[in-house]
Amino acid sequence: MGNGMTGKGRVTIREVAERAGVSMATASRALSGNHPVPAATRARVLRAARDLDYVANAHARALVGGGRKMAAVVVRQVTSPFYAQVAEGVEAEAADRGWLCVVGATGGDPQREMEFVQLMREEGARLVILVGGVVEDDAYRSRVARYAQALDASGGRLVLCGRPAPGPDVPALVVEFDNEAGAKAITAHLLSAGHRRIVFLGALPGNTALDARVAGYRAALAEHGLEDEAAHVVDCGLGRAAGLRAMGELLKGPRDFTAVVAGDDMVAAGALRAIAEAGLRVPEDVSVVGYNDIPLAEDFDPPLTTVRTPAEELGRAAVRIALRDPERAAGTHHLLGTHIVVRRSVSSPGGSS
Amino acid sequence: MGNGMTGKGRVTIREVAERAGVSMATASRALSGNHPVPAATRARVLRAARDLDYVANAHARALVGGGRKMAAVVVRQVTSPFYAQVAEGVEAEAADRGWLCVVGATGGDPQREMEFVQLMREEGARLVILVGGVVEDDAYRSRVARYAQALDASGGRLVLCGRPAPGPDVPALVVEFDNEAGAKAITAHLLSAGHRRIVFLGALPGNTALDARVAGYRAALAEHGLEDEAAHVVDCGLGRAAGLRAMGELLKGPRDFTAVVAGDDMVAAGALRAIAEAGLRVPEDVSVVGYNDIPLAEDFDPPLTTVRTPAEELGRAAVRIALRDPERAAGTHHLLGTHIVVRRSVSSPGGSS
DNA sequence: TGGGGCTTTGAAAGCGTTTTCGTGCCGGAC
DNA sequence: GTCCGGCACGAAAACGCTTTCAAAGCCCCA
Repeated sequence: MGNGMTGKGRVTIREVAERAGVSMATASRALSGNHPVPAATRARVLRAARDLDYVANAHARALVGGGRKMAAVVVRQVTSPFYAQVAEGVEAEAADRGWLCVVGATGGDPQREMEFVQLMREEGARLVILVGGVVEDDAYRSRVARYAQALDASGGRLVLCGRPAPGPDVPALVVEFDNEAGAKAITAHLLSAGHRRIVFLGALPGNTALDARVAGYRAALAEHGLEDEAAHVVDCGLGRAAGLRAMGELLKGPRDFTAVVAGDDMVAAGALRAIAEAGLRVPEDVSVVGYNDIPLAEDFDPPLTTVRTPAEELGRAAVRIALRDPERAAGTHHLLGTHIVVRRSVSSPGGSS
Repeated sequence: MGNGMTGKGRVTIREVAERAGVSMATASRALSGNHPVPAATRARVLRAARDLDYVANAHARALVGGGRKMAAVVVRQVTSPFYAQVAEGVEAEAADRGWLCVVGATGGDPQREMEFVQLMREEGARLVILVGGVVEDDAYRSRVARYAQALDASGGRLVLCGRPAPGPDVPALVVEFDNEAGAKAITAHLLSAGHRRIVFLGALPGNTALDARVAGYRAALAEHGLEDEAAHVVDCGLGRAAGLRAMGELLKGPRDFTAVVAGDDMVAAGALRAIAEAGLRVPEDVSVVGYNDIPLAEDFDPPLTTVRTPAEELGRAAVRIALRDPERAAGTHHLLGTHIVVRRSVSSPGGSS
């Protein structure tokens, strides 16, 4: 494969042009295809480029072309199954359109988030997708408003996935699952199995995604004619460790519930383990449902009944919607549907007790 | 927050310079800090930049500065827990050094891998990290040799994580776990629990990582004085589905084994389920061990005894080593250690049967 | 007072590409 | 035979920044 590498630096279009015996302008036209070029000339240039192993300098290209197609997706951590799937969706949809996609992890630190967004602005990202629940406070609102305006000013676009828009006048797009409907549906599933005393484990006041799920849970209860006092919400936050601990606490007290709706599958994983450690069985003694249907949910013991949120589709939808209408449909809110997947962690309470 | 956004385009350094009453050169010096500038002048420039919400154009900067600090990590898919952790490690270490990190997913398709590497060359990535097992054939070797040489020619560096180097003269770095030692240790763990008939589930001939694990398994057997015929290797490949199917097949035949070493945790997850579906219990009837210790391994039923491969550390090590000595220590091979984490999926075979 | 170094600053030269503008040329219409 | 439209192509400008080069100002000592 006779590579024509001469020295250190990269091969430039000038060298390609010289070898092909044309001017840089013609070489550029032949290579980028932006302007018609006679087939013979074109072939000569392409041949020369291949011989020299020429790769265009994306920086120079972006500099003159006024930016480049690049999307950035920002998640708390890549190792969370849900975030990873969203990121994969964004990546896939971006790749399909020939866009470059970079993903950044913040570890939940607003400082790192700001740094990363700043970096993306420098790099000329035209699409920044912030995914994942956060606590919505004033700092959050002003921060996101700033991002949105800055991006908007330079022709970019901000998308919030599962995050609230800070205000109606902020030029950001919101794409998320219908958390309220999902939680309502899975709670109704429990209710129609006969459960009446159901606890919601893993709320996180201020996190809009979780708040919506709690609202859905309450709505289902209300629709079944239960008083609001029947609701029992444990604010332990997300994560397996939180679920393990909170469920352990709960089981120390009187067992005045027959089912638990977990804030997400990881909380459910913790709850499952806590229940097992207390010598109880799922679903005979307690029914448990999760949220998100992470890939391993069917390997839990027992396989978990949960709400499937097609996370990859969320990522794809985010870029699809953002790129659809360039005419700034600012502040629009898109809700994606979810559905229940029934496995073996729910039974009728009549069976035991 | 009086932002000085005037129109559409981005604010340039020229406008900052004008507002601060200095030349572009001085503004550049003050902003980039590459050259000393009197404190007073510097403050004026910084003030102007802040007022105008100036962000440097990374493309222009990279163009004149001869590239930019950017690393690319290429994995099969981001949603695999192991790859995700490696990517997170790379991202973290890169971020610590002020590098930008791009992650690409190939879905295992060499075509997409090539496209992505090409794109990274255009973008001027100085570090490309290919992670994940592959089947090593001629196409693979020539492909990787090409990447390595191309990157090397333009001052970049190729790192292979858990992949074989295509040859000793190829300017690539290899960083991986000591798969042979890990598999040997976990097999020895089974042997010292009394198991003698152990099957290895999930081999994939040609994949060097798996091949090394199989070698470690055989070595442990040999060290315990077992003939090589005692080895029973099932070539079903990786993934939960493969484990589920292969284990199911195995259980249809005579049960001539008491323990299984899975190629990785996902295979173990499949095996666990297959065993449960056959009405058998782990570890009473069959002991199972995995490989990698993914985050959910302790939530399996039963919690899985496995080999912990600190994946994030692998990612960090890859960039650390690659950046350590610029003087091209080509072809060097770095092995990272692993250790066993004991949970509850192993018991002595004496108990039952 | 003059001159040698040091600091501060600005003008301008690139970096590698795309694109505009202009020139030369050819074929066809008159 | 002349003129005009269109095609092929090259020269040069532009993109936004960093950095070199040189000039100007300053301080200090002889």
